[in-house]
Amino acid sequence: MYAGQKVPIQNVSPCPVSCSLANSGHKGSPLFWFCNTFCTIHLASHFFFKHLYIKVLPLSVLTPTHPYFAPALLEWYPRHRRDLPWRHTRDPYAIWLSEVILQQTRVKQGLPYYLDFITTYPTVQELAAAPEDEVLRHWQGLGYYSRARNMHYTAQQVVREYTGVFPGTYSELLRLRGVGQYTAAAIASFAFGEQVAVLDGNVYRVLARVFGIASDIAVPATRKEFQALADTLIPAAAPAEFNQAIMEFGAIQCTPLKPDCLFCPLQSHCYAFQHGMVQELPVKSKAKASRTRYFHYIVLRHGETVYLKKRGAKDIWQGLYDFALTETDTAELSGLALADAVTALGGQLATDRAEEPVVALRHVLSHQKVEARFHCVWLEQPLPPAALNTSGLAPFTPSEAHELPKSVLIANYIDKYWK
DNA sequence: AAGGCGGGGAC
DNA sequence: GTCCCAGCCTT
Repeated sequence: MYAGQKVPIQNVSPCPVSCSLANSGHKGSPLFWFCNTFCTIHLASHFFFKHLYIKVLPLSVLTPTHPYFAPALLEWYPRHRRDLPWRHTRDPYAIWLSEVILQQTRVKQGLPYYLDFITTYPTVQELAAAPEDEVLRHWQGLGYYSRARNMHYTAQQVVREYTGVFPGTYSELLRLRGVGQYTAAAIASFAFGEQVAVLDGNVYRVLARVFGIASDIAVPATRKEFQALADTLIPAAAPAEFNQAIMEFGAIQCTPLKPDCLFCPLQSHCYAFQHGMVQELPVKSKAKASRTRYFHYIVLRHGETVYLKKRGAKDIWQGLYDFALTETDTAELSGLALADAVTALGGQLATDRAEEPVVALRHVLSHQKVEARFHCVWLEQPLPPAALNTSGLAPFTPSEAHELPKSVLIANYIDKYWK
C-alpha cells in the first residue's frame, strides 16, 4: 500500500490492536488502523466512493520532537484560532479580566461574561469603584465566586497601590490576589511579551500526549516537570503566540475526549498517538466522591417583602444571597421543625394564608449535591429589627431581590416559582 | 500536600 | 443520568 492509494473497502480489515482513535471517526466513515513497527498507516473509508484513501506516515521516533514542536504549533495557530475579543488587545486590564473569567471556564461559557464586564467596567478604575454585590451580580452563574471577589479586591489594589497601572512582570503580577502562576504567565506574555510558559489544563494534556509523560497531573509536584519542559519549548521570538497556540491547540484539536488526531500536525511526532495511548494520557488521579447535603430554605414573606441574607465564609456560594436556611442530615423536615425554625427566626405564621406547597430542587456542584426544599412561609407581620440582627436576614422587594447576586439554584427557584 | 470551591457540555 | 473539565486560596 502507498500514500494516496485507493483500495476497495472489502480489501481492508479493522486494525487488530486497540487504537485510541477507533471511535473518533467521522459519522458513517469508520476508521481502520494498521500498526507495525515501521509505520502507521491509517485508512479513512469513504463509503460514498466505495474506496479508501490511504496515508502512510513515517514513525516519528526517527526524528526529534523538541525542535519540531513550536514551529508546528505556530504554523497551526493562525490557521485555526478562534477570533476572540481579548486577542485584539494588549491592555493588561482586559487580558487580566479575560484570564480570570476563563479560569476553569470554557470560552463558550465565559465569552458573554467577558463582554458584559468589559462593557460595564471598561477600566480598572470603574471596576474598583463598583460595589461588591454589583460585581457578584454580573458574575452570577459563572461559578467559583471567589474569583469575582478576588478580582474586585485586586482592581482596588491596582488603583490604590499601583496608581491604576498593572504591574508589568511575571513576579510582580504573581503578588496580586487571584493571580496565580498560570494567570501571571498569561498576562506577562500576552500583554508584555515576557518569555514565560503558561501551564494550564490544555498545556498539561498536549505535553503529556506529545511527549509521553505519565506523571499524575493531579499531584502538585508534577508541575515542576511540565514547567521545565514548557520552558525549553517556548521560543524567545514568539512567547505570546506560543502560549496562545498551545492552549488553543489543546482546546480545539488535542481535546480531552475524541481528539482530532486524524488531521493533527503533530501526529507523526506524538508519543501518545504512536503508542495508542491518547486515551490514557494525561494521567490524572480520581477526584473524591461528592457528598449530598439537604437544604431546607425558609422563604419568609410578608406582603411585598421577602427576607434574604448574604452567605458567609467557609461554605459554598460565599457572598451570594439566599433565604433562611436549615440544613439537615435527611431529606425531610417535619412540619413541627419548620414551625420551630420560623419561631426561632422571630416570625409568626399568618393565619389567613393557605399553606404553600413545598418546592423541591436538586442542584449539582462538582463536589457536592444539594437537595433543596423551599418552604414558603407567609408571616402575620414583618420581622422585628431584633430578629433581623440575630438572623442576618434583611427585607427586600421581589424586584430588589432580583438584583442581588444569587446562586443558580436560588435564581432558578425565583424564576420558576415567583410570578 | 491536601481540601474546598460552580456550573455546563458531551455522550 | 454519568463522566469530564481544573486555577487559586486556605489550611
